[in-house]
Amino acid sequence: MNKRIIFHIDVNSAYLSWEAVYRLQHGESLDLRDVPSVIGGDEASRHGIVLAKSIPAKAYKIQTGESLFAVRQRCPNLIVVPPRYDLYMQCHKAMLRILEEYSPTIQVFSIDECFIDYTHMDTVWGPPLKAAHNIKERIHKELGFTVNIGISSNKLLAKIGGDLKKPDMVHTLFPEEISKKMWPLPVEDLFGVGRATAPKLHQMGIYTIGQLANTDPEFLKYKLKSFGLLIWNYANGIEESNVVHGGRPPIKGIGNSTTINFDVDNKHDAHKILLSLTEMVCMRLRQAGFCARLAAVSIKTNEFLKYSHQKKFCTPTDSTMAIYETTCKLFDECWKGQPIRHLGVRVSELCGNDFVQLSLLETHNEKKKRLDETIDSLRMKFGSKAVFRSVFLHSGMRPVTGGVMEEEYQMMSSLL
DNA sequence: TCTGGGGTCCTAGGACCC
DNA sequence: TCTGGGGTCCTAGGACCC
Repeated sequence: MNKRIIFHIDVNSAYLSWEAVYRLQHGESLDLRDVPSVIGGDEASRHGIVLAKSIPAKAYKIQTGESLFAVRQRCPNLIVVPPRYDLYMQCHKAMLRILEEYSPTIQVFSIDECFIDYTHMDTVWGPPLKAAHNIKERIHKELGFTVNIGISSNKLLAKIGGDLKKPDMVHTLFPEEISKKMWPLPVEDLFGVGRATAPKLHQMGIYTIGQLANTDPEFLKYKLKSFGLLIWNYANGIEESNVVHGGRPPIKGIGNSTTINFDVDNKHDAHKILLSLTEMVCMRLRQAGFCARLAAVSIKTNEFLKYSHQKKFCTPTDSTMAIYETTCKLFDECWKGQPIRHLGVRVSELCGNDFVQLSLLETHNEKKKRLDETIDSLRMKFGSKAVFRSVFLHSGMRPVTGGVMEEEYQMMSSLL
């Protein structure tokens, strides 16, 4: 079997770097990357968490996901900048255009991470290390931000290798380097070992990736089921998946959720939020050309208690009103009356929507479908506020709610 | 903890059927 | 019925990732 050469490219402090570059290009003299700074949500509407941090901010032990309130206690001079997802998408695309020159096989892993399959590409761009440095320098020079690149024979090792030391570095982590470079790392640095698994491993006396790698896999299987075997394989650098060009595996579900800027304490308001979320979910569903067989509603209370409820449709649908009726029913069935902080709507078990169209000879449904289509196209062209349901008039609520996109509907198809 | 939003995958338990 | 075993489907919840 041929040895593969895989690169993992990861933008350093992506959101923050991109914002910093944008500001420098627009005449600002301060580089956000040189001072304690973060990209953070809006605290007034209860979205106040850290989304990205500068390296100087890391000195204050600022963690992604932490509340802005908490980090300001430790770092009063912290600069907090709101997120701008349209800018991030532009930077992402600009980086992709450079990467495309180096390999035909690029897997987009997230907005700031890609894998590329460099196997056999050395005939064009030279040895892997040279090519990686070349890519890194070109991105820096042409786009203004830095990346880390990890090189190995599979995706897992390339990714862990790329994280070894940041920023602006190229690392290799080939199988023969595992014991020296990867095994000394804390076990929580392993892909797949998160907040819940790390303490469990610690309890078994496992603190490093090397200790995990040298634990009896049968013991791990007994303790952690199939997941135990998975992370044992990872700790030994065993991972075989291919770099899939274009990135994403087929989409499994579509959902939107929101933290509401006040605690909802009545069904009426809750239904309105659900409608606004359902509008976004269904629009995305239709854009993607799917119908859904399953809908789910999730609730987070003001005490951070979470629960959810789901139900199947008799026939798959992409109709906003049909799905909205179901989400209301789901909500009514499961809400226990506590004040609500966060609501979510999600559809899954997707199937193509073309055969459903044929079966919809009923004029009532045909009309609903036309209405959905018309509203979609108006909103795509003129933004979410072009058409909205009258219940939202003077309600203080957004008629369409979907995480990061807000007005940027044009962006949506490019994200999918 | 003054704690976001978008996803995927896995597991456990109950219902139901043979 | 003081009742077996196995398969499948469904639901809820938890864990992980960025």
